[in-house]
Amino acid sequence: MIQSLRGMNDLFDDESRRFSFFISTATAIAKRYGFEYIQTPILEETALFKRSVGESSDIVGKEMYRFQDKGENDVCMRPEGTAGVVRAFVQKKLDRAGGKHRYFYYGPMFRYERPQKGRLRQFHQFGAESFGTASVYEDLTVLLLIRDILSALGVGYRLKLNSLGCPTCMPPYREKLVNFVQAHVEHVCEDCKRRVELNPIRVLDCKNESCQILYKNAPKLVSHLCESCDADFAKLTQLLTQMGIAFEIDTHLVRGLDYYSKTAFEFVSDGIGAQNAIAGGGRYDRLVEFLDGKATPAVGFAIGIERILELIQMPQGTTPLYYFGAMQEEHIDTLFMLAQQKRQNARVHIEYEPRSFAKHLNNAQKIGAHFCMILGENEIQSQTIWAKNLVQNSESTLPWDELL
RNA sequence: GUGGGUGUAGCUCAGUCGGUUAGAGCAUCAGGUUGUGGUUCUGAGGGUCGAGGGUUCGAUUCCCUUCACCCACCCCA
Repeated sequence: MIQSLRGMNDLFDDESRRFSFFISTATAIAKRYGFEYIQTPILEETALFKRSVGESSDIVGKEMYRFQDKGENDVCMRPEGTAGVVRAFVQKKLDRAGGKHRYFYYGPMFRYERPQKGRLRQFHQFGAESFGTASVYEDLTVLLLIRDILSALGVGYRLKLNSLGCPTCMPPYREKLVNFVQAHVEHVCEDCKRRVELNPIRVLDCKNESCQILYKNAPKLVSHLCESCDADFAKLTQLLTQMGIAFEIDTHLVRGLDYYSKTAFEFVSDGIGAQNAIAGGGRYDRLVEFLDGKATPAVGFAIGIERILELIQMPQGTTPLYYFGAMQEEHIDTLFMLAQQKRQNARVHIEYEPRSFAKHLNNAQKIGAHFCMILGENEIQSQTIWAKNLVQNSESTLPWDELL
């Protein structure tokens, strides 16, 4: 038997229903916020992710599906969505065109990792990117958009917020942090020793308890922000407070991708395992430049669809299902024609085999039909069909032309 | 990449201290029921006991290897 690849799942039944419900809900809300759908390729040149996500990240370092295509191009299956959208934005020269551009996307992403709860090799993200707006009101808008989506789905969350600073304040801070860790290097775990060399900021979200106790006294980025970053962060938190949106400042919140600056956030949920981030994002004012575009401020986010699938509260009402059955072989044709008409305005199941009256009722009930429609000798004589509402336990006989 | 756990019917799981033909519940199908369903009764189908190798007269059971899934680390949505 051929099986699906490790970490690559099929979506069926309840899961696929939840998936479509998520997409239609998120799409409708994103449009209300002025975002338009964008579709970018799954395969991109490897250099795109090296320059955007960053070589210091594990995603680029060891998790990409990377290969050479038949034209000997070094290509990757996208590990995340932002890089492709920014590439498209620059390629279309929208950076030159100026103005504001807002796009949302959804689709599969690929990371070669060891699967666990909430982590797959092929997973799906819904994301949105806003270009051309430096205002913190846009950061706020993005947060509100996520909040609206999650609450429309009935998904509970906690919002964690941090500021990662900008090219003015981040490098000096990083230096201070490195000095701090190196001063205590004999007390930190092996992973942190490695991180200090590769990507020092990442030590802050180390899960090792003894490291965390130590880092309580580490210099905080929020208290080393430059004037502009500090003012923006203060304004954003003030706006959130004003709007009654609960958040916690997490000075140890670090985004895994190199391109973030200033506002960084994560929506987390309890009870879905160790991988508890259901949405993450922030501002990336420098990324367009990194990808050869004209400097353009931008802010965006991505939601991990699989991670919230089981948290979604599905709406109760379903469109009623009609079961159609005939009692004699020679009436199947007539039954089929009648039932097919009903497909204009209802969900219809047609039974192709003749069955006894009781058997049809039984079958209808088993497949969860609301209505059982049976065609027997009596009905053929009078050009009607017998109809029973299985929920209300009422029945009637309908002329064929009143079926719709 | 590292560590731990689990693989027996479509699903949830028993079981075999190594022994003939591997079980249950649910689900499916047929019948009891030739015009009134849900509850009920009877019966049937469905398994290379994850795969490969070893030990043995004999392995689903013991040993080795491998694969898959789950959970955690790493990392991240």
